[in-house]
Amino acid sequence: MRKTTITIKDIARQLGISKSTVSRALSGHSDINEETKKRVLELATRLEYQPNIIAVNLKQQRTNTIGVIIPETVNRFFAKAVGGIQHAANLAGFNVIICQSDESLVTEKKNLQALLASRVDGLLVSVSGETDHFDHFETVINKGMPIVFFDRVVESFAVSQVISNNYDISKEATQHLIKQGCRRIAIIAGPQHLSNSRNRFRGYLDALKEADIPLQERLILHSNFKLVRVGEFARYLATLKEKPDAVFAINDMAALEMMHIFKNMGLKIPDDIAIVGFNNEAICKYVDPPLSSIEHPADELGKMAAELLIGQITKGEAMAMRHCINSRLVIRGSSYRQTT
Amino acid sequence: MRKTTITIKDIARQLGISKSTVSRALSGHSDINEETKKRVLELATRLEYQPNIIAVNLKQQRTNTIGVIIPETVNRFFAKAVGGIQHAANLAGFNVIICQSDESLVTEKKNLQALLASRVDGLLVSVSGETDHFDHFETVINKGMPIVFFDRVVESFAVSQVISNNYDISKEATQHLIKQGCRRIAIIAGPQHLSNSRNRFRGYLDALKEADIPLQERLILHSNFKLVRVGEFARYLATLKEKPDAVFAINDMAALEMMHIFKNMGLKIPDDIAIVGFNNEAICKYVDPPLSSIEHPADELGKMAAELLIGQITKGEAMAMRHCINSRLVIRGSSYRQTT
DNA sequence: CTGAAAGCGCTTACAG
DNA sequence: CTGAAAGCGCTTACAG
Repeated sequence: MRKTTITIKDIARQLGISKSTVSRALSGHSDINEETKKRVLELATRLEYQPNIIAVNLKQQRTNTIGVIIPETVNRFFAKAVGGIQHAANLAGFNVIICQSDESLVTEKKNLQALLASRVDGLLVSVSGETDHFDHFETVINKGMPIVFFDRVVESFAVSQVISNNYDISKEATQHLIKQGCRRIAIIAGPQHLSNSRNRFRGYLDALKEADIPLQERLILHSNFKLVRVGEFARYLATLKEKPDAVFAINDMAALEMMHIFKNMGLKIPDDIAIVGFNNEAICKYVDPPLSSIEHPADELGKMAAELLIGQITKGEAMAMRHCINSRLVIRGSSYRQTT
Repeated sequence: MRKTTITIKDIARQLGISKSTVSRALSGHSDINEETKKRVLELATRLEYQPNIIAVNLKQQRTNTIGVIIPETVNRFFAKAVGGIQHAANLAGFNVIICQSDESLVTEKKNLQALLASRVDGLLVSVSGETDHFDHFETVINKGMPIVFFDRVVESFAVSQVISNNYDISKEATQHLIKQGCRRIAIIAGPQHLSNSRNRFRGYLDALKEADIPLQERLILHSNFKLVRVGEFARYLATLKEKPDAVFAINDMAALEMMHIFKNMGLKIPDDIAIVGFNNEAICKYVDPPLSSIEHPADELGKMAAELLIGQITKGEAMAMRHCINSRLVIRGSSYRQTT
């Protein structure tokens, strides 16, 4: 393959100087004769010299690479987050390796091992939907590996975390439904071993409590992030003699699936059942009625997480920071009753 | 940070043998005393020894990493392709670095430089919508870097390529519309400097020709993959005295945007205007009427491309292979006229 | 301001 | 079967 890789040795030989000097000229490091520096630089560009980053890494004991573990990129939230991460990382001269856990704990552990084996300088993690214990991360943290969690965080760890205001926004969404006259609000909640799902659920509960609306267990589905049980739940809800008059769903796909099923059953959205989703995917505005949802600044989350991590890696900032970035409720036809 | 990284030297010292022997035991290489091998392996696991992959890479002059350049991960097609790539790569013990060009030529060039600087062993590329010349790739190919294009390929290059049957499937989709009674079929075509867009466009043209339907220039929009001009085009079409009776769109987002606008104008889908999209995003079935679209085996494409590349890297397979994986037309309510 | 030397952690011909 | 040595390409104290 690449037959003619040229190294500092080649430059040194051609210029009749030592490779130490070449190295110093190239890195612009210590005091060095302007003249020799210029000659080195000129020859380097003429030869299209590219430093061998692997050698640099070995010497430096750093890879300038951060590892990212996310559930899946087909989830638009994480696709956007990855965008933010990459921009921030590239700006700081870091590479990014992305692994997908596919919402599986086993895969998440494998990802972690793979990234450690690749000697990444730090880790950005959003936990899988299956992850109900966290010792694999604990081990890594105890070894001193810089790590920042975002969105699906592990609140108990004393490391930096970036989240959105799950509690507040869920409360706001629920209150919005209440204001539309809804009293029997079903919820598809996320796995309760994840703190962000718990916080969202709490927001829902508190909104009900403050409005003196009794909680109805049968209107609650604790789902993972897959859609498997959503259809089943929708059909179940429709059989109740006191049907729900609203659904608040953990993600847009679940919301859309429900809306689809309800519509097929002849139920009117939002008048029979109002619906609010989560993530504000591009699709929301194309369905009929358009789906209310919660807009997350996923790219901001990713960017912030990356910046925190890089600060930790390069400047050794050890303080565990918690950042919260606000989401926003986007009200559309699926939850807005003009008749009220 | 990682204070106690343990190396083969440590193992060698503790066992009173040379690090050459340790290395050989670990890699299971040449003949080696079973007994010493066992002792080395045991100590290694006890010490949680992890080989320093950077050192291995430097020695081996290989990184076991492939670089990927795609337009954007928020595009579901590429998100799926990335999934296929990663599975195939991990299976073969390769790491993957993903870069997004954001449909920009400048960014694409930057990505290429970054990946070369990272010393990836090979490249997987799907070209940006803006890319109308290809010398940046040519340079890299001439240097002997293994490279495989997929989906948005550069047909003129003598390197391996993986595509779907763009021509056939576009022809089929157009013929389907014709069969529905459509005669004025508008098309949102992709950038014509990309061969896959050209092939799709050819499929459309040939279907019309074979059905003796005259081509109408004003029904054609050559767009890039962004949505900017789609709304404008939709409103323009609606002003024509002879409105189109069908639209074939380059991607689902464009199709949905059009459908949305037409519906707001009071046009009936599919009876006034039938619509077919491209990519078969999850949303297609949730809109009203459900959107006909073309299902791509994006993960298959990615997997195949990765396998070809890895074969080239590890076995030096130099033959330029062309693979074609068939897409599938999914007919839904947006293009199926029950009255015909 | 520059060079010789050591070293990052590993692998692998070359002897024995 | 094992060890000493060289080397992958770079950086950086240490002298001078």
